[in-house]
Parts: sequence; structure tokens; C-alpha cells
Amino acid sequence: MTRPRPRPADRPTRERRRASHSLEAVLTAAVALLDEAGESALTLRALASRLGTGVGSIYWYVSGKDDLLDRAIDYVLGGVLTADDWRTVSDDPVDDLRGMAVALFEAVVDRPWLGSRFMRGIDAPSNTLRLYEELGQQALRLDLTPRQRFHAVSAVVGVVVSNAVDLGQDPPEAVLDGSVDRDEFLGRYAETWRALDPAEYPFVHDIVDEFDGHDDREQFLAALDLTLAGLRLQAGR
Amino acid sequence: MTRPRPRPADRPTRERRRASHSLEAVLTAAVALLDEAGESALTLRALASRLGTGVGSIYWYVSGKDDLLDRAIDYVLGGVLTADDWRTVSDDPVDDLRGMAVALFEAVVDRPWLGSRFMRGIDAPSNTLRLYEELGQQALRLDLTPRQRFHAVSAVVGVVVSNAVDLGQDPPEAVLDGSVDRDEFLGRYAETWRALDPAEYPFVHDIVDEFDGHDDREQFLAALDLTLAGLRLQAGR
DNA sequence: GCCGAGTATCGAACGACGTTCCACAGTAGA
DNA sequence: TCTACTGTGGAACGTCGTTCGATACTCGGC
Repeated sequence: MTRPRPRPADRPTRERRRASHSLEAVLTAAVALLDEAGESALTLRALASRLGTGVGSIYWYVSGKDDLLDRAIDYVLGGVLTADDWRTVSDDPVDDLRGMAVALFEAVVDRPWLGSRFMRGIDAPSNTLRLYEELGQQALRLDLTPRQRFHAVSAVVGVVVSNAVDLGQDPPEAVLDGSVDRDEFLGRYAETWRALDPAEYPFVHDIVDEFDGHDDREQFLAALDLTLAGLRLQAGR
Repeated sequence: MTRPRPRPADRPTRERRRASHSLEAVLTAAVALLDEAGESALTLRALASRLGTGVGSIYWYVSGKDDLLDRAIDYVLGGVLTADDWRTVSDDPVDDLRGMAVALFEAVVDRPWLGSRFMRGIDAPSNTLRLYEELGQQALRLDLTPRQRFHAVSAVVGVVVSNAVDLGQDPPEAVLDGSVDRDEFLGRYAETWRALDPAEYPFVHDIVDEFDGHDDREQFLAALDLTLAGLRLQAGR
């Protein structure tokens, strides 16, 4: 789990009577902007123009861009909590933990802009904390000390985060067809790697074929399974 | 390992005759700025004024801020490669891998601004790739398929990266005494967690004491050891 | 029916940033 | 000395996040 940051004072939750623009509308538009063109597309001006309003209005609902992003992320994380594939129940807690981690990862694949800010907002009432809790409830079923549990869940979240950071990196510059471009892109790197001295770079040569055209999902699953195997061992399963 | 990004064309490596400002000077000043006041302090104007020059000059050595940051990171990573604690030799490859991962993590603790960009620049001649290679050479000593090796090293790098991202997050806003402030900070979060309904948040209650005042290093080591335990299992060690 | 306090909207303006551009200076070879 | 190249420096441009004050709209109390 990530280190928390202080959140600016929330607007008092008084019920709003005239909500032509609501916080939800702001968040929806922000997420739409992010989905369409990535993190750099989310500017206060672009958001205001999409909402048909002025920049100043946004600051009524949100204390700043940081807050906006945090809320947008927590907003989409709420969708993960209510998805169907979330919360599988088996008799193996580690399997269930794995299922949740995969569901979390899938959410990131769909929205790579979640990127590095992913899983930061662990304020008391938030979907992020709820996610963390439900992950942890599986760990609760394992024979571990609280400290081991804390570390185990942090480790699993860490695997998702590190792969999310990967995915969050802006692609070359092509908005066009994702797959073909990506393979070409990886291929160009593989090419330069193959040109290295094999005596100096034996490992790079050993894995260059695996790197070339590798699947992010597979890489994530491999890392996850290594961690879970370690966890199984620790829990005596 | 992280997805590579295209790097702008390098300046031709013609030997420079009058190097009042060299690329090295630029990088040294940039790193100093980052170390003193974090990532947000590295602006082209601040860097220029520290070098006693104009902003335009910096663009002679570096193609932009992205390139500058990537080079600065690769620059400090060069120090890791030549450090004493790097590259321990034992008869257990996993132990050696662990030592390297820890050394890498220590470098990040010292310079939290490495943050999320950490381990991105895997261009052909770079310290990052060299780091990756040397990590991989330990995996080469294990009885694994190339694909397993690729995934194993990626997983280990991932553990370091995810904890680096954590550390890279800007602290509350205090530049002052790090430890006391941090404990207070964690404590405030722990407080709100303890106020949650134990029936709804059993896991959070279970681990809140562990979270309160937890050590980042310990958390990293726990995650690393889970991954390495899984790796040991996979390699039949 | 009016009024002041809270709720909400909007866009001009500010300062900081990354980047571009171009005028200029020093140096090396012809 | 001339010329081409390597390097320097800072004004200027456009965009960004943020602040501010003017302007409504809405409601409970008089």
C-alpha cells in the first residue's frame, strides 16, 4: 500500500439544491477526457469547455487538479468493486486474492492513465480503501501474523501497481492502431539489443526473443504468481 | 522491465572543443537540484540560473525536459553499478539477486525523485540496461527457461519500482525533519482507520497497528522475499 | 415582498512553466 | 581574412494551474 497524502479540506457535504453541474458530472467528463486521449488531455480548460462552463466552476467541486485526478481514479475504482468478476469465492483464499488482483489489473489495462497515482487515495471513506480492505479479507483467511498480512497485501498491490506504471507510460506518439505499432516498437528495441556484444550482455541475448512482442498481461501474471507462491509457502498452504 | 519510449535523436558525439558547459555539468546540476528540493524544483530556468547560463544553452545538450530527466536518472544509476555493495558473489544466485535488488532500493531511498521514471530508459547503451543485464546474469545461473528468466527479473525489478513509486510521492509539505513528521502523518491516517466500523473493515483493523509507523524498507523486503521464495520454488532450489 | 447569507457560475488575469527562435560570439580550417 | 561550425544567451510564445471578483440564483426569516 502506498504512502498517503494529505487531502485538501473537503467541501461540506450539504445537499446541493441546484446541481446543473454536479461533482459526478465533473468526474464523468474528466474520466471521458482521460479515456479518449490520456492524462495529458485532462486540462482544466478542456474539461470546462466539455462541461460548457468556465474553469472557475470546476474549483467549486474540486480543490485543484490533484484532487480532481485522485477523485477521478477513486471514481473508476468504484466500478471495479461492483464488477462481476470481482470477489470470487472459493475455498482457497490465495486463489480469491489472485482473482481480485487480476480484476484490478484488467481495470488498469482498460485505463492506462490510472498509472502511477493508482492506489494512493487511502482516505477513510474511499473506494481505494474499500478495495484494499477486500483484498485484505482474503489474507485474513490465511494463517499469518497481522504484520505478515499487511506485507502480503502490500506486495500484491505492489505487483499490480508496478505493472500499472508500465502501462501508464505514454506510447510512442501514435494514437493509431495499438497492437501493430506496439509490436513494431518492441521490435525496434529488440533489434538494438541483438546488436549488443553477447559476451557482455548474455542475459539480454537470452531473453530478447521473449521481450520482443511480449504480452503485458502475461508478464503481470508471472510476477503475481511468484508472489503468491511465496505467500502460499509462508501460510503453509 | 518497463516499456521503452523512443528517445529523441542524440546529439552527434563529436568531441566538443570548448566545453564551458558540458553535458556532465548539466546533469550534475540537475541532480543537485533534484536532491535538494525534489522533482518539482527541477525547472529549466532554475537549472540555467544555477549553471549561470540561459535556458537555450541547455537545449544544446539535451533535447527537452523529458530527455534531461531520463539522462539524470541514468546518470545516478551509473553510481549504483560502481558501488561496493553491488554485485555480491555467493554460491546462491537468488541471494545475489536479492543483494542487487536491495542495493537498487537503497539508491531510491536516497533519491526518492527517481520515483516512477525509474528503470525506463532501456536504450542500448545505458546504465539502466546494464543494471538489467547484471540482474539477469544471476537469473542465468538458475535452471529456468528464457521466458521464466525474463519474467523473474521483471518481477524483481517490479518490486523495486513499486516501492520506488511509493517513496517518490511528495511528503505532506514539510521539508523539515523527515522521521517525526512522517510518523505523525501515518498516525493521523491510522486514527481515522481505527474509527471505522470493525465489522465492515476487519482487515484494516487487523493491520492498522502495523501500518502505523511502518518502515518502508521492511515492507519492501517482505515483498521482495515473497517473490524470491516463489522464484526459488520455480527454479527447484 | 424584500433581504442578506449561503450556493453556484463564469471568465479575465497572473505567474510559472517548457519550448522555440534568432542574434551573437568563439574557434578551426581554408 | 573569410567561412562554416559549434556553442551561448535571453526575449518571446503559448499553455497550463490557479486566483479573484463580479454576477447571478435560491431560500428561510422578517
